[in-house]
Amino acid sequence: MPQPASIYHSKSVCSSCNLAELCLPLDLSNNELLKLDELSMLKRDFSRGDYLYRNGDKFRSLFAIHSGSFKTQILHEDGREQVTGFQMTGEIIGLDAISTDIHACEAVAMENSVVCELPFNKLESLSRQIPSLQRHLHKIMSREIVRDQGIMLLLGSMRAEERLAAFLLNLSQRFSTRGLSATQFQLRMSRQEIGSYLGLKLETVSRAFSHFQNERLINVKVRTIEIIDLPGLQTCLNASR
Amino acid sequence: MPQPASIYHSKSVCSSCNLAELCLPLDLSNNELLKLDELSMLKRDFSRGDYLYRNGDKFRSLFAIHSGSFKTQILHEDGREQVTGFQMTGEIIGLDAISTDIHACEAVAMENSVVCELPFNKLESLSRQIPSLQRHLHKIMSREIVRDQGIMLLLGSMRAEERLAAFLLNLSQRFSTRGLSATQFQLRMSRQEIGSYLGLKLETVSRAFSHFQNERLINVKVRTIEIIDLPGLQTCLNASR
DNA sequence: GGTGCATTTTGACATATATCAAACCATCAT
DNA sequence: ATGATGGTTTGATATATGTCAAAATGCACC
Repeated sequence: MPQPASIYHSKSVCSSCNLAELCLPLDLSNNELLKLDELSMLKRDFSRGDYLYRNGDKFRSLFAIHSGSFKTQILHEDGREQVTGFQMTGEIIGLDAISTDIHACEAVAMENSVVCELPFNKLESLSRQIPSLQRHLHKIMSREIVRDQGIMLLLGSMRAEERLAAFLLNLSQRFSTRGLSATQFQLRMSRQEIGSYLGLKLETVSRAFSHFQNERLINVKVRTIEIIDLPGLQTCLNASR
Repeated sequence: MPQPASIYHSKSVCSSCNLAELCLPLDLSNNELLKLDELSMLKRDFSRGDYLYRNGDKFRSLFAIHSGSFKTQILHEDGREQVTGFQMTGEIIGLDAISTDIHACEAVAMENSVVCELPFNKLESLSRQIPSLQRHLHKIMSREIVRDQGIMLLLGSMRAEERLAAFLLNLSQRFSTRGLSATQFQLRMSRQEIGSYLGLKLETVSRAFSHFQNERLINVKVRTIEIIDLPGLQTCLNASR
């Protein structure tokens, strides 16, 4: 059972976690920034495969991914498991556990990663004092709901290649909003993990990749992908049945 | 374009909306109850087919369903649409719109219904003053996330009959927590709507119903259903592939 | 009570994706 | 480099669900 390699403290939220969607968009007064220091976040390192939290763990904190990426997956009693999301640098993870105080899924690092811990009761007390933080927290939770409902649409009414196209375009967009290349990036997840997320078997995912390759929409070599024809990929989505 | 039939005011939140999951579980002081009156909720009537909100509507309020039930559905640009949830009496609806201030889906009454409107900025200001309300609001949002992720598991890894069994058991449970019969109830939604929600065609839903009927698990007659063998239905779910 | 329309059921057939299996390829340690 | 290991690709076949069509049923309206 792997453990985080190091734990160290940080005084200022936004210097330690500039990218975190939680703090970045807020326009705070000096006074409010001072209050934010109350969060006194812990930073923790993770290696590929490490658990950020496990099914059944007590909930205490949300986490801002400072660098790296994670996957979250739910485990059904009968052994079925499914990837429910991939979380990238700058995103917030752990929202699932607020409802019951117990984590309903597990989060695993897909590469070496650094995470800022945000104790939730401090977050709540701060957001009582800073309305813009409160509103932002609500938005983040609501966005997660909208996102999940988008996946429901995908799983419920799209065919295999449409699902993969939607997935790749989504990844592309998330990279580009972080100022990274929207057309060339690493796939940190396996075909099996992509398949689990998209409700497909890994063979189907692989075939869809191959097909896109043949159609000269992408250039994929195992974990490295380049999107050659972005508009072309987008039209895949509109090709309704 | 149907409009709500009547609008009238209510002074006390919890007398008008006893069932709403928002207020019910809170143990509030008199002082706090007084503050809750600030919400000064509007009650509105809806007939079957009326829209509570539409795609693109400006977001102002959450809604507590006082009686009746709604469905929410998202519309994809290419005409695809999918039911993302069924909301029953006592439940909160509208969480999707917080993230963008614009409703990302539409909500339609499945029967004659009464709804309490909860202006969101008042809710936010109240929850800044009443920590237990704040926490409860967070829990409701988080629960929606967990619920949606459950549907993702269902859509991604369950076969048609497992999906329907899960759906019926979920309905049953929601009725029973409201003190209603867990084994006999009306299906307010069509086969097509159930199918849309479960990622299936209506014919497949119908066949699954027929099969459960033959297996003597349920007794279904179009919109009326009786669960005869509840444990039997539950084992459907464990029958993994 | 009968007529017409919409929903549901049932059937025959088509097809997308799963399954099973083998070959291929990258990565890592020896 | 060499071999072992696990992920990936590709192929052949099976199967669950979709599609199309018709009959049956329920429901509203005259």
